[in-house]
Amino acid sequence: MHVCSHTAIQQTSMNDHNRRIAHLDMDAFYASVELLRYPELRGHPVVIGGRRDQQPTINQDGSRHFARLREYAGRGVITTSTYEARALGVFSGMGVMKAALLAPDAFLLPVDFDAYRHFSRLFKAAVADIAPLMEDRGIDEIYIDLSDIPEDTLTLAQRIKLAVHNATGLTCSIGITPNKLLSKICSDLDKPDGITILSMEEIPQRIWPLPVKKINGIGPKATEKLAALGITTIEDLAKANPAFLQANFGKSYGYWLYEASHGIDERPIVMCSEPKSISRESTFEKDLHARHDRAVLTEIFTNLCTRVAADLQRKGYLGRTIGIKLRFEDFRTVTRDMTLPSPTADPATIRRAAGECLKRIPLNQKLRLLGVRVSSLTSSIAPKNANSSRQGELKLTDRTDDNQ
DNA sequence: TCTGGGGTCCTAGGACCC
DNA sequence: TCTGGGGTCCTAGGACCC
Repeated sequence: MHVCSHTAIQQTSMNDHNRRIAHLDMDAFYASVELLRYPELRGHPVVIGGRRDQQPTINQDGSRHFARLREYAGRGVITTSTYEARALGVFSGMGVMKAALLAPDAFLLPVDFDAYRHFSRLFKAAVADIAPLMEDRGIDEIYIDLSDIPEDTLTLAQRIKLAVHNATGLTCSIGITPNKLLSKICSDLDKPDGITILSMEEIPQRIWPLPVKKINGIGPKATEKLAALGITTIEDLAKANPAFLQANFGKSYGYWLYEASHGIDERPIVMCSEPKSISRESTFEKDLHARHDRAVLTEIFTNLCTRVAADLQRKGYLGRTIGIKLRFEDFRTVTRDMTLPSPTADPATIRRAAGECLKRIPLNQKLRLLGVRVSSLTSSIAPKNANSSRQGELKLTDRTDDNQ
């Protein structure tokens, strides 16, 4: 397994206006992996999400029985849905109970991250065989720098898609343009199983008609604020006065909006990066009361600390800043953190520091979520404190590359 | 019947130091 | 005895992404 070196962060060269950058996005990734296992669900609306206790069962005739959306009760959101489910208005991020109103007969499967990670490694390895300059963008997407591969763009895209399909049985969509920003937009233009190739000259015809939220980095808040200013399409943005944008969105973000609308993006492909923080959080099945449910809250809190510590040790990191996150019943979120004199991956040390953070938050409302985070990470390999026997107890070598 | 879990980056104020 | 000016670290919150 490849491990980043601190001294040699690899990336491709910047300021190259003749780059050929691909964005590859797996089609409905989690749902498509599930359909490989349960082919009888193909063609039906299927959603992935909710709690993890909705496993399929075997009927007496040997066929499988799947939970339906309408049978679900409680908290949870949709993680992915098949295109058949999306046609019914069910999208990722939607509450499961709300989705059940739109598609009561849709099949519901719990998430299985181990399976998705397995297929993620397979498709990335297949692409790397063809084009090794690859940037990981989570479990189901990558950027690839194709600039130095002497092959026609369309042929290359077809070859990559075929390799991904041969390795996984799954389809993907690819956008190829001179930069990451445009390729990200383009991979979404012909989904599923599509290829979109775009040059800078085609921006006015093909990019400008799109709504501003298609730009990666313009989220719900910015979209709403832009709409209030009369800006809804990328063309509106491109024709806005940059000074006006900067006056409304700040110097930096305002100028970025202007550049993005013109398809300008010089960000390099980054092949290697180290994590900045590791965290665990949990939303409770029901809101909990700080005093009345104190015992169960304490157990959850300690458990989160233990899991974060295990994650740190498994991945080979120590952290110096310990933080907690609380979400109240009204969805208000607060965080507290504190920095320790020296880095740690010890569950008891993390628990003590997290407990100190918790004391600084007044608990006047019921709690919905509790989280623990460790940041200011350093590698636990080659520790500074060489005589610490504790270091020897840690499993330092197993750096798993789990995404998400 | 609202709104998961794991991340990144940015901003901004105060402490503290030179 | 009316007030500099950088730089860095720490902390809190928020937008955004997959």
